[in-house]
Amino acid sequence: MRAAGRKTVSRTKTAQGARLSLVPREAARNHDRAAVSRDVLDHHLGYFTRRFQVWVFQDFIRALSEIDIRPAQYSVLTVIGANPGLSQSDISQCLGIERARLVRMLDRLDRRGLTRRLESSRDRRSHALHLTREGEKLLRQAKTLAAQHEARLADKLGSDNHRIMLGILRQFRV
Amino acid sequence: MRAAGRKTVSRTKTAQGARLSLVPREAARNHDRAAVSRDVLDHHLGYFTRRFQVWVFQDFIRALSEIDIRPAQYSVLTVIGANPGLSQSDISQCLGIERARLVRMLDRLDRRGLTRRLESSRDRRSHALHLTREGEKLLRQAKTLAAQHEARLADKLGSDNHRIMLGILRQFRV
DNA sequence: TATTGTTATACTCTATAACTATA
DNA sequence: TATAGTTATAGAGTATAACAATA
Repeated sequence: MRAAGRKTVSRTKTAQGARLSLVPREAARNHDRAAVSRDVLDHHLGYFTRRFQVWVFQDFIRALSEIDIRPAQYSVLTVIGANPGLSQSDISQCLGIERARLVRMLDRLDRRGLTRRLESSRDRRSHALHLTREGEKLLRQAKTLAAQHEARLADKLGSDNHRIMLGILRQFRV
Repeated sequence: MRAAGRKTVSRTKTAQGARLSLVPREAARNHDRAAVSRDVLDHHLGYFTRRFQVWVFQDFIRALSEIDIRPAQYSVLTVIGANPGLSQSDISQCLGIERARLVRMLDRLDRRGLTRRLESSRDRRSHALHLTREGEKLLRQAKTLAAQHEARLADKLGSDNHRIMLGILRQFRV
């Protein structure tokens, strides 16, 4: 196509200091923009992990948008559903969500009629968290939708890769 | 109020059918808290990816704290360093950072004397982004620290797993 | 003294919309 | 009309500190 960009590109690769005023934005015009980042951040697992995680969450959010449940909410509902009676501190520790953050999240879930904070008869400081009937029903829908999302993810990633990553990350313990 | 807990607890893992009022948070007390989440979210790659990514970023931030560079800043500096003259839109697209977000980030980097927005002689709407001398120097330090972080990550993950994940995620294109 | 839930604050990041000056 | 940079706003998430009630 255009001949002009070639020098610029080779310049940037070799890190030679060509003059800005003479060869200004040619690089930008001719680059496959995605390739720019690929070159330079290629060894950085954190970078790829972040971009991957953002994609996964966006897909998850879309998948569960019809019931308006976000990833953090899903994890909280799931854990409460499987372990009714846990306290907020328990949830906080096992999911790595700040205690302070959980308060507002549970306020919201309570208001939506999905969860309840019952008194703990054993420690009057803490609450025993439960799902309401409606919360259980919604969680079942959520799990169905989440499974569809997971299938799409496995498809996009390749099911082998999906399995491999699960294996690696599951044993990665914070 | 206290009566409300009746059947709920019997659904827990240990499922001794204990009454909430009598043996209320026993589950929480006896659980390995981390194990609670592992059980229920076991098939969800997004969950593990998120927790992993948080760990990696925390380690990265700690690793570069002495030069006060965060992950997003690092990626921007790196890409500009390798491709001087790119516009803000270019960076925005290739790194997936919002145009609006980039403005304030570059304001800050400019104020710190690390980057400069030069005029583009080809499109007077856009800027040609460059590192200052000081920016290049800081980027070199950043890369050294980032490499140390990466080595620690490979060590924590196992170098085989590190390589495998890089391979999988690098080919995962948004 | 330490912990639980809570309130509050601040900062990062994401997602928009709208404005200006250019193209 | 569309795009580049900018401003503004709103919400999620993260990180703290502090406080009252309770352990």
